[in-house]
Amino acid sequence: MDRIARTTKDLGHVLREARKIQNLTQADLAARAGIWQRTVSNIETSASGAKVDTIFDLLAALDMELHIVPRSKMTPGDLEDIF
Amino acid sequence: MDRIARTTKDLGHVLREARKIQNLTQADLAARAGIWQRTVSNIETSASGAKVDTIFDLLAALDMELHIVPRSKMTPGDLEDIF
DNA sequence: ACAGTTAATGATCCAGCCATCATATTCTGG
DNA sequence: CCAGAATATGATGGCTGGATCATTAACTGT
Repeated sequence: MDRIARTTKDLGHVLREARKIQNLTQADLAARAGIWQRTVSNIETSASGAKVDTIFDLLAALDMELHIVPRSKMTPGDLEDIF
Repeated sequence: MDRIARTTKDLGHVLREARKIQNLTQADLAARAGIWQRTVSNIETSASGAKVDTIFDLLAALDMELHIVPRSKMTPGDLEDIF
């Protein structure tokens, strides 16, 4: 699964996958994050350019965080593939 | 150096450090990213809640990307510390 | 201490996100 | 298929970020 984002479209996909892994509906996640299902949908489909604060609300609700790294650097996921 | 961000404040700090490591001024980075020095300053100091697209512009200019990972998962940086 | 570079910040305008109501559409299990 | 759940989407309005002009404050090396 791709956890890397370079665009809002990437980010939308990653967030959607993360939500599904945790078996949450958009409404569930929205409630946890204190935002609206409408907004979750917009962000997952990159229907509109979200605000950073909203993304952090979603990440916190998913118990995830951002790692800002140089491009093409090895990731934890790569290591799991190797070991 | 801390490359993890859970808040806009974290993100501002990470971006500022990344910029300094590459010896860029705010004006340099702004020019590369196609935005304004004013905006770079605002984001680094988290003076305002930035838009995600602006962040991606900055990350691209810094040749960096986002990894969205579960909290407290081991990072590439950790591995460098170990090996 | 000073000159020059870099960063912070004031003010205004416009575009567009999110909140908030809603309904329509798609998906899924049985 | 069909009912129910899940997701997408229409419309409006307030709020605020970024663009854009600018000046001031802070920092840096010498």
